[in-house]
Amino acid sequence: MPSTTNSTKETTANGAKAPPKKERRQVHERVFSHMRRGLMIGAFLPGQSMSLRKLAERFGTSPMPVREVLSRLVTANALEEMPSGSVRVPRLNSEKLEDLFSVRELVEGAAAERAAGNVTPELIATLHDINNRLIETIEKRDILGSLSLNQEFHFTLYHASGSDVLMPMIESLWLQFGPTMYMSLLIPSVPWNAEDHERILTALEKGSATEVRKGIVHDIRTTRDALLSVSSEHGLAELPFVSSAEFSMNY
Amino acid sequence: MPSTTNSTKETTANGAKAPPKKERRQVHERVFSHMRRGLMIGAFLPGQSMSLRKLAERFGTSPMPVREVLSRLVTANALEEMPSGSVRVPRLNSEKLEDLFSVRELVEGAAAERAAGNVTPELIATLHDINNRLIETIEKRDILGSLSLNQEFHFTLYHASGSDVLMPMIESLWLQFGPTMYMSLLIPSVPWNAEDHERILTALEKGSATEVRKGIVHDIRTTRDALLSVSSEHGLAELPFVSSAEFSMNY
DNA sequence: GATCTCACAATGTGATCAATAGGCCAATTT
DNA sequence: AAATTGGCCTATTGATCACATTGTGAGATC
Repeated sequence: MPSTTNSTKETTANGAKAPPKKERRQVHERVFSHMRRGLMIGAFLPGQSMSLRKLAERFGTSPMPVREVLSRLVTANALEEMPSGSVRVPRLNSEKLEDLFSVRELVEGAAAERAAGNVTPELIATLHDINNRLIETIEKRDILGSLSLNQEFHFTLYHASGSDVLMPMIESLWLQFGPTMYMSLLIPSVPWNAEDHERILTALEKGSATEVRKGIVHDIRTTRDALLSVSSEHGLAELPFVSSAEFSMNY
Repeated sequence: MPSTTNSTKETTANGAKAPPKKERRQVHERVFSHMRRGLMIGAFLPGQSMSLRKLAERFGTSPMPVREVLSRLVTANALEEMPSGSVRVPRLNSEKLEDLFSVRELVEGAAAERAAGNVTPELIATLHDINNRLIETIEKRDILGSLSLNQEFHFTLYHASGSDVLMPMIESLWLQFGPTMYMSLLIPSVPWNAEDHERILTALEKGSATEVRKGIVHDIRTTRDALLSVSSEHGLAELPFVSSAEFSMNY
């Protein structure tokens, strides 16, 4: 029995970091939230392959928690598994993109319609605040800020639906088109504005669930058209405008 | 002697098996498919907690692949994570159940409607065959067979939609209500038949996408009513009719 | 007799190890 | 000179290890 393996990790394990281990899943939580946010905000490019060890080194941990996080993201269809076992950010062709956005209309439209039934003055005020900050970032051409606030707007609205079933679905959808969406905003010809959000807010104030749904569907369609135009014009496959490594973990 | 826990599997670990390792992820694939099928078919009861080491011993592997599989199932909302870190099969209250089934109507209805647009004679023949076998198992009161063939009927239809986005969503939904559905069939007062499927097949042959969707929605509603009646009559929370351990891995 | 406490058994988490398969680059051959 | 093949390097995968925490049960105390 080789049970007498020398335990030579007292120096390398956590000698430099994390002296107090107060909460469970501390590392896992940190890695997962960073990866999720990174995918939604464009820290990783479509086609980029994720290395277990590289990411582990980046986060200052062992490959173990990263392994679990990547595995979970594969389940959420945010990453795809290569036959070799390595995982990478999927490249979406226009067909997959259309599929993705038609499901977005279906699911997020339903979430928005439900949310309209649970609307409160506080919700409207919060959404107004988010949207105002979003407009500011748009005027400053702040891509990361815009993406972040746009996501916050949508998810705040959907959260009001009160559905624990719809929310994970929507999160999975956003993780799937996130990396591609970031790239589309890099194209100067793609305009971004918050007009659809204004329309949604008006419908919310009116209390019209149907119009809220239509507003969300229209917003999704606008985003889809932008992504598809990028896809057709630029080929979508090879768009290494930026080395995403420069952006990694900078949010 | 606190280390007496791991002395029981030195023979089963890998000494007797797996001399040829041909494919990658051999163990992972096996564990995942067993767990998925087990959840859909009632091998695990709602509320049952899953032990990493127990399951690993059951599958004859180390806890490592099991850990990853359970983590993935948590991401798919098929299992829930306790604050202590252990995972278990969720207990669904009627509120969650209603939410789940309304989303089923939305998503599976859309998948069925799309599938109707891609209908082929082969698909109809396949569905007829599945349904005929399903009717046989129903007459024999074969719970496991009925569940399996019912699932095959639905997934074959949805697969014809050709959507790589809808399919994972539907699979996640089925994993969520799977354990509860199994229990409902244990109640003698709950009738099960395949009448809805007949209606769906007729609509498919007529080529009416709308009627196909309505047929699926009706079928889902029938299932929902059965589950909810069980939930209200029997409390749904404590229904340890069977020790699921007796069924484990028997499929 | 009930409750509180302490100790032990058990579980998940993170780290490390061993082995195998895949990718990459260079050298050699045609 | 180009293509193919060989070997080296690195990647993930599955197993084992160590530790911190949780949960449980027995025993003592009020």
